[in-house]
Amino acid sequence: MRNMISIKDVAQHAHVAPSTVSKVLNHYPNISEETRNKVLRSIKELHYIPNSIAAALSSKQSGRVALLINIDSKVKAIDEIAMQYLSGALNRGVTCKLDIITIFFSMIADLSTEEMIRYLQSQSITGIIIYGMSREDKLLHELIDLQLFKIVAVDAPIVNKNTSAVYIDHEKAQYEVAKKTVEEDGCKRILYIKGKENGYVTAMRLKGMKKLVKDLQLSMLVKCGNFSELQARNITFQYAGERDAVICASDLMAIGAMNALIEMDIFRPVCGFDGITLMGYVGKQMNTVRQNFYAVSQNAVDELQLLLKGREGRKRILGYELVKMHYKDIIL
Amino acid sequence: MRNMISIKDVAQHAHVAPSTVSKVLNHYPNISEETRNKVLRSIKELHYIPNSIAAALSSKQSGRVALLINIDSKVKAIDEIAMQYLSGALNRGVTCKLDIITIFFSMIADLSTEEMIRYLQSQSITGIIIYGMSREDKLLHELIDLQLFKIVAVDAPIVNKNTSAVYIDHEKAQYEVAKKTVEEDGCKRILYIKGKENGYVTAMRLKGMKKLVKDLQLSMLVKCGNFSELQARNITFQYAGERDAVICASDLMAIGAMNALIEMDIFRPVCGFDGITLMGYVGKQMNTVRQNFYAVSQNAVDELQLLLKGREGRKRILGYELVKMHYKDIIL
DNA sequence: CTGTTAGCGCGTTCAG
DNA sequence: CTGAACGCGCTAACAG
Repeated sequence: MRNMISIKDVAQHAHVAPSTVSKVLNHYPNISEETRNKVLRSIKELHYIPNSIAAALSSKQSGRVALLINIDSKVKAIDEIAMQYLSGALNRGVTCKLDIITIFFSMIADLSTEEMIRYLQSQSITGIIIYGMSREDKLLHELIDLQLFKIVAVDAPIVNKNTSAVYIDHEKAQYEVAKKTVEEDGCKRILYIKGKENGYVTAMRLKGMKKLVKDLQLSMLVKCGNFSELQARNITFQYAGERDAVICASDLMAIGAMNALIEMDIFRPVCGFDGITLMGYVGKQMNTVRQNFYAVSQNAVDELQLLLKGREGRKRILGYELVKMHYKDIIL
Repeated sequence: MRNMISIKDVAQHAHVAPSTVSKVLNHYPNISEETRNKVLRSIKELHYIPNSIAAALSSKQSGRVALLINIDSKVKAIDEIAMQYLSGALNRGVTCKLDIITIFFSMIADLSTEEMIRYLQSQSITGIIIYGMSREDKLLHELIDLQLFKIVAVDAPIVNKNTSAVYIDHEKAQYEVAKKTVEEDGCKRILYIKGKENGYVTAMRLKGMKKLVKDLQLSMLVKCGNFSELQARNITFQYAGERDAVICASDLMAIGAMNALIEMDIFRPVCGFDGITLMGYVGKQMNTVRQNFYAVSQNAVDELQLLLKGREGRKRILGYELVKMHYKDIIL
């Protein structure tokens, strides 16, 4: 475990001072081409890899990033989404040379704001990506307001000098997928099962639905399914009989609704939101909004990197697709 | 970002030397109750949180652990398994005060052994948990043989002084679940779809099948499905007609087989292995071996901690359940 | 039992 | 444009 090959070894090999090597590593301006190449060559030859731990300790602004996964673990199939988020960020992190650590919200949920800040600081963390935040997460809001860290919020429209937001246009996407679904069958009376009462995406998607209802002169009954398959199922049993389409704010709820309809032995068009693989396994094909969670997460990392470099926070709106998912496509 | 409250501050507050605080923190023996409490009190009052980064840099044996997820990302639904592994380890890590970083194998696949070692060392990593390793992973085998790190291999029976293995008894589990399945319908001629050609679990499960075939005087046709749903589907189309049960080495392959059977419009009992949630969504209920991936991963962390404390490597065999998964249970 | 002295590997002034 | 010197927060010998 000892004798790590350090910046000092490289310096010796290249006949320069350690600090010179450091400057080459960190792309400092005032280094001559010649010594630069000399150092670079030594780095290659010695298979030197910088110790990011030491760098973090020393510089206090090195790119250590925390992924804060704040998803309700009770919601199944969420696994896929979280996994996409994780691998997107982790893979992007290695190319950007960022050190990324993963933190499930449950791991730190019982900390006070101050303890949480100290914890993050003790890890030399300077940047944070937050996934799945809702209006109720006081702690996270404080964290953002304090502006002690550079933060990217995924799917929460929060922006300040040190905070960027990354998300798709949920309003437009919900509008479009619902429109497509109701027009296929000429539906007029729709049941809309929304997500969590205080969720950001829930609000945005609901807004899209309201616009659609107005534009197409529909009637809409809104119920809250809390992104739960079971709740959506129960809501469907109770209300779908008198409605002629069921629009859901998530795929999982759409699956719950669809299974309820099958048990009720009635047909209603259903549509979901997310585009998770599971959609390909249920017998019926439904319209959905396919979000590329992997790409979203990569974008979040890119955005965070800009923040770390001094850029001001902003919104970054991403694209999506309207699709039906077939089993044949899934198993490829 | 500045003025982190450090060990020095605590020392001042408690009127002792920094090293004394360090000794208290690291449970050194020779500290009087009195100064111990004094220090502890100061720690509380100042809300001090040790900087594990600095500790790692200094001590070179602090508990920094890498999770090496080496799963074929082409295999769907694997998401759930990986996620269970991750959250199990990460959550256990926080209670054990281990710093855990997540590394997908794809992130480092193109490194040489030496580069990989340097990379891990540059992160001050001393312990590694490897998930889903097969006989072909030369790099990982070297890593284990070199014994530079304390390693826990999940689902690979590799043990040396610095390496432990954690897994369920795949042979027995495969035996039991297959036995249950064939006995329910009195099957004699079975089609067994095994996993990857050089996988450790594949070998162990196959061994279980061979024993069953012998014990029950069955005939068995073995085909390799590579843990792929599509391949299992194709194998089923081709061979299941002349067999009277399809035993699969994974749930995903079992689902592929079952869907093929449905399209062929013939009935054959099918059983899987793993107990993933997806099993609850497919219409038919199949026997499967439910592995608790979350718990497995927690056990892996525990085992690694023992290794880090000086214990020698060994096998740790875990339990499992035979189940059929119902949709009703899944959606709760 | 406690304090002092050195580093761990690196980034960062500040002279030269 | 380069190098010497200092410090990040902590642990590890060694004294006392």
